[in-house]
Amino acid sequence: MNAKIFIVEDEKSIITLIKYNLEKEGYKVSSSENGEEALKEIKESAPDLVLLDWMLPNLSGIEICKQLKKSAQYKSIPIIMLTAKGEEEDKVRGLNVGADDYVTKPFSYPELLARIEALLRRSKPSVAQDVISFEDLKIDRITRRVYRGKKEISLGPTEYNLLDFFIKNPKRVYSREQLLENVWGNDINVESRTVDVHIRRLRQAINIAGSKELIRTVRSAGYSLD
Amino acid sequence: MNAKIFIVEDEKSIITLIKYNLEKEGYKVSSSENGEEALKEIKESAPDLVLLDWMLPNLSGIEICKQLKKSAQYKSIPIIMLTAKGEEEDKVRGLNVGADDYVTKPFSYPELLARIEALLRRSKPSVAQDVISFEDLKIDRITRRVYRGKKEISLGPTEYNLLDFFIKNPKRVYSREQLLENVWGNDINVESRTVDVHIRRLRQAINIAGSKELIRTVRSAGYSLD
DNA sequence: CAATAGTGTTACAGTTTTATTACAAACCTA
DNA sequence: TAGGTTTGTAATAAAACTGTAACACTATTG
Repeated sequence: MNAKIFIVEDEKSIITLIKYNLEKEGYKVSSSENGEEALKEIKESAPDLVLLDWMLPNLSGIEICKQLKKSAQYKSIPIIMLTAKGEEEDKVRGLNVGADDYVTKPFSYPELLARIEALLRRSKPSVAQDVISFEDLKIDRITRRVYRGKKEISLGPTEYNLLDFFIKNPKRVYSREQLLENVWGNDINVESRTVDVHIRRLRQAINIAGSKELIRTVRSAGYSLD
Repeated sequence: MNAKIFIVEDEKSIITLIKYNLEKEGYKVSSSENGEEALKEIKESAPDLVLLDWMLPNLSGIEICKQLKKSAQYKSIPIIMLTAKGEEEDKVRGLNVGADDYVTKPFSYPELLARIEALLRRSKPSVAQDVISFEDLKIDRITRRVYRGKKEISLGPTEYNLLDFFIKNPKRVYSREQLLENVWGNDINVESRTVDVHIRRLRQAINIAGSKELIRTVRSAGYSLD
């Protein structure tokens, strides 16, 4: 369901940063700091997209890119090259190694995300899904409307975000802290009991007369869409 | 039915950007980063319009343009030249070479789209829709008139553009930023709250006595024609 | 069963977001 | 260039949403 992204980058801090952010977005992220290993792991795990550092200790990024694009089986995996500023930028563009896009370090995270999403939308439309359903609940991200069965439901921003988050991983239980981090944002300072109130509001909104309860309370653990 | 557009441009990021936007518009988009390949592909795929970068690694844009305009078979394909700022002189030459229009980089997306549509309307009237309707709202791009039911409505330029943009993707929610980017142009510097005011003006204009509200406010997300 | 810990519910004050209005500057157009 | 339009902004009003605290309720445990 969610796209798998593989990062090849020798700077640990960058991996940590990107990984953390992308996982928050719902992507599954794997990584390698070593070029040779990376190629093997990519072939094994078949990610939906690869972020590839230009400069690598063993096998250079360009080499990995070439190898992948040479193989009929893997050449469809989109590759975004991470290049340092001023690092033979023109050369990178000139050499036709087959990368699908480039991002220059230092890059802004929104920019990276935008490019990732653009590529995924092209190559794997199912991951950037516009309409997601769970049971008889449907959420349309384009029109930003929510339906229970045929009936439209009106949600406030927070309840909408909450549901949007839940529906990405149905049945999974999230703690209040996880919900705060993923729905509110981890920098914000909000009481964890506040989650209860919004859960209540969401429940109230999506439970139309006589319909099944969709949000499960897991005592001392959290909530899930279930 | 939908027009096919071919982009020749060596900067991947520009291709990605234009392609993404044009596809959203309903166009079929192909591209090439290489001048020689491009010419071959254009002849093969017979697009309805070509976007041609002035500066290209191998075969220059001007050369491709010449070649196409020389051929009886292909000279009817409209060509828009993309020229970098400061290549003013080249513009004239571009036109002499037979390009049908030119756009200076960095260009605003609405401007590019407007020119594309203008050319397509001229060369292939069937592809660029002249009259679009949504519910009882009708917009005629040729006469630049707007109707609600039978009644004609008078709109200022910005309100007209806003409606014209909304009606292309009805029901879809756009953030203020997206509207600014697509209606005003992304280079311009305007407060995002200004959108509210123009939404209000548009609403006021199209809501004639006792008619349904057509513009939906989506709190913390934006607006949609709906 | 009583004590305790965890969750549900409610009301409300404060905050954020959107609507509306007025106005001066910029822009046309005759 | 005069006179009407159009534009963007800022100020204010109105509406919607949010977080908290207090209290009610339910499950768990010894």
